[in-house]
Amino acid sequence: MAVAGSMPSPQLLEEYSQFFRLLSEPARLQLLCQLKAGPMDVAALIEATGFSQSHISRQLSQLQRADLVRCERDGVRTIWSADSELVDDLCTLVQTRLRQRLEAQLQQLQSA
Amino acid sequence: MAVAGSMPSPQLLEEYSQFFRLLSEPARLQLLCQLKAGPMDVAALIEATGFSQSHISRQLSQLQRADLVRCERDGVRTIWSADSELVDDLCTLVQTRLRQRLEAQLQQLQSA
DNA sequence: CCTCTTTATGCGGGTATCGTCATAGTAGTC
DNA sequence: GACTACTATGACGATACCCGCATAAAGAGG
Repeated sequence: MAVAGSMPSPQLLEEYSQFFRLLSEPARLQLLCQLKAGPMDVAALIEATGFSQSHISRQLSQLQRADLVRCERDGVRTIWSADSELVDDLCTLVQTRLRQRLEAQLQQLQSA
Repeated sequence: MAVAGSMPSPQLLEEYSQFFRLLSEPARLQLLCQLKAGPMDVAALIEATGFSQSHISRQLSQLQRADLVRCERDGVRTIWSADSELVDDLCTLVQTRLRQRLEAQLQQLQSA
């Protein structure tokens, strides 16, 4: 177990928070979702998201440091990809939670 | 699936990111872990974490808005608790990932 | 009613992050 | 080498968040 039972060390808490912080930005999540559809270069990401080139480059760098994306050079272009299932799994868990909350609120409204 | 296949709507991306942002602060994670051990009032949390009273109060308010903690009043005191398994599950997934990364780095060092 | 205890909140300094503009770096082509 | 195409990075304003201090709000007891 990661958290249950004993208190995680400060270092582990810091690592957890740093990881979750990467996912706390809509722009980064959007980039991850785009790359989930298949490898793309930066130009394609600009087209798909409307973000500026420098912005995309920075966000990808941050994701790369956590191995959430990786890149390979194709001549002058850089092809980015994200094959990890982790983000999907995390989002699925959160989505389930969000849905439960909404259903509970709906129940309250109906019973009132 | 939450993310795989199709692109989540901007609203959903925003909700995901807001949720992950809650977990992106070591102080909040620490409070969640403390409450995981059992319900506590603010005085006990101060004792356990060393955080200021106002700081703890604010962080708990944020966590409460996402239903990650809940409170019940006992006279003048407020007893907080966190019974959700979600944070544990999320941290377990991330921890697995962190371990895989470290093992991969170790492999690289040994093969070099 | 006054006081004490416990929790919530307005205020402000400090810091980090976002997002853009301009520019530097890198690789291919003539 | 010079030029072009594509990406990474330094600088910077704007914004958001953390965190503590002081204070207000809410309830218990004399």
